Amino acid sequence: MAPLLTIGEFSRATHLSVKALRHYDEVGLLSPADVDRASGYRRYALGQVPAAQVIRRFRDLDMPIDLIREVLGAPDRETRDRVIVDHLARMEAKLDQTQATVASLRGLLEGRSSAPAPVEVRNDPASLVLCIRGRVLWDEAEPWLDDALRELQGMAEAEGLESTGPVGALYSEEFFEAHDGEVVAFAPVARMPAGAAGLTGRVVPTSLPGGPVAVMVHRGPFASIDTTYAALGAHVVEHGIGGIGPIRENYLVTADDTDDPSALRTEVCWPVRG
Amino acid sequence: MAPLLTIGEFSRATHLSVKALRHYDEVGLLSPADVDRASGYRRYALGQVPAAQVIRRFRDLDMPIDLIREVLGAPDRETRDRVIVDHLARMEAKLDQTQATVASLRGLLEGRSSAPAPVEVRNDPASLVLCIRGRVLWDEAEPWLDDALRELQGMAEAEGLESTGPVGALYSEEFFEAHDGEVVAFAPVARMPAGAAGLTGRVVPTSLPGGPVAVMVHRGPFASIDTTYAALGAHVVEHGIGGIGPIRENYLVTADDTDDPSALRTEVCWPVRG
DNA sequence: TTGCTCCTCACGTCACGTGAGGTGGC
DNA sequence: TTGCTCCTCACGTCACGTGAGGTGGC
Repeated sequence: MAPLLTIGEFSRATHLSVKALRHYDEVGLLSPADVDRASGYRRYALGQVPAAQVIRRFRDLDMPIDLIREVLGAPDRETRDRVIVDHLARMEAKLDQTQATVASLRGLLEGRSSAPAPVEVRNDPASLVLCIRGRVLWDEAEPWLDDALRELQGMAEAEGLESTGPVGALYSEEFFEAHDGEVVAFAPVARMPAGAAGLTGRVVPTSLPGGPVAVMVHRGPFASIDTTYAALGAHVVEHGIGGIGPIRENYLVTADDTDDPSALRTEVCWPVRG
Repeated sequence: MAPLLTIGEFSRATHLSVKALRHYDEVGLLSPADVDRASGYRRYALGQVPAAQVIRRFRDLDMPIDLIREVLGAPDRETRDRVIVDHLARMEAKLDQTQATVASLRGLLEGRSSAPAPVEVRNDPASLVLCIRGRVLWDEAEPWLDDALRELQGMAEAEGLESTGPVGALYSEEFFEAHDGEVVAFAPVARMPAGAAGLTGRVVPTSLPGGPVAVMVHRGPFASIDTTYAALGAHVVEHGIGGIGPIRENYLVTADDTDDPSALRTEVCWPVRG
């Protein structure tokens, strides 16, 4: 008969703490092979060691317990691998973002903060665009936007629609405040498409309203764009000209255009009162 | 007079949620410039925007609020920069570790799990070593060990002590279970140093006890060493030969010897009953 | 007056960690 | 019999998020 391990032995074999093991039992993630009726002593089977290893590995990567449960309980290998690959993709995206933030902080520490960019107030005209709307989580905004802009540009090209300006996006206040809200990716075009037949479900032609905006150009990667928002927001408040409506970003120089992050240019347009 | 912002305006300017701002007020991290006596309304000054930016940046990097408070309240620039640089170093170490774990998981997914290494039981003799003891946190073990081993090797060389085997470390059970416990880094030497005068405070000569151990060689990076621990632990339990005492790792092939992570070799020695 | 914004509790979340107080097994 | 290991509550931690229920300002 295969020997059963006490919780302490199992803890030593798997490098999971006793407290964590009891927690995994309680939430039904990893229950001992046997529990003594009288004493309540947990007994683990040797065969449970690999599952415990998997749990530890994924917890090291901050995978939530619910997701790990899905992985362990997946009906087939494909389902399981999809859950894992999704999580790894999220992890890697977060790694990239963290590295960018670290780099930008190192920059701040070395005193490379340049003079603030100037603020311009102008009156933007309304414009025809192809757009994709979506409710987007803050953390998933970059990949969502990349996808959407690529799709829009492909569609404009396929329809033979001439571009009339840089692609961009509108961000609702809800998106900034609750980190979960509507985002509209758009590509300005010279005319409406001939028929709606060629457009896929989520691409719609529309007209974006114009109006007065305060504009500041952000130079560099997105990781540091909050400084531009802060400077622009301060300017708007200071002059008492705050308006309403979504904030617009125009992507003047994108990662498609250059490999040098410091060459990136994003126009941030903050609606103001006329 | 500089205008004061409501919490909503300040939230929009800084991209910090209203709930987060109230929380920062409560814990004294960022208090509004003014609070209306009657209504309790919080009013923030424009000049508080940069501090809020700093807070958001560091929270994005998971810096705990207590540390951020230290940064904001540092008496001078050096103190402040030291706190920040320390945290960035921890972040970067964690990034490296996460990347290694991701890579090892990708490996597992691609089915590159090789046949398990064989377990050997042998009787190790006692040995003379130079060692450094320390109470070490799990997450800080790798840099601590790197430092300690480098110091030991430098010391052995300076004292003209011939090496008699690979460097290694002993890990207490407490270290594995509570993720915070004693670790002893050591370098085997042919003889004791002539006088203790040349040794710095934390390096001490000692004799490590020998005895029967079950041994398995781990091939590859440390990120996946838990699989070796699991296999070795299972073997020991299965044969009912579990002994007591610290687990010993001997670093046969280290990152100093090769640039290929898959060429790394670590001997894991698990004490057993004679 | 109508919304909108703001307020304060109080409680929930997530994955455990920290004791207290007590019992079982060799 | 003595330690050691194990048990179950109950509560704490961290950084907020989620309502409920109510009030202030334009």
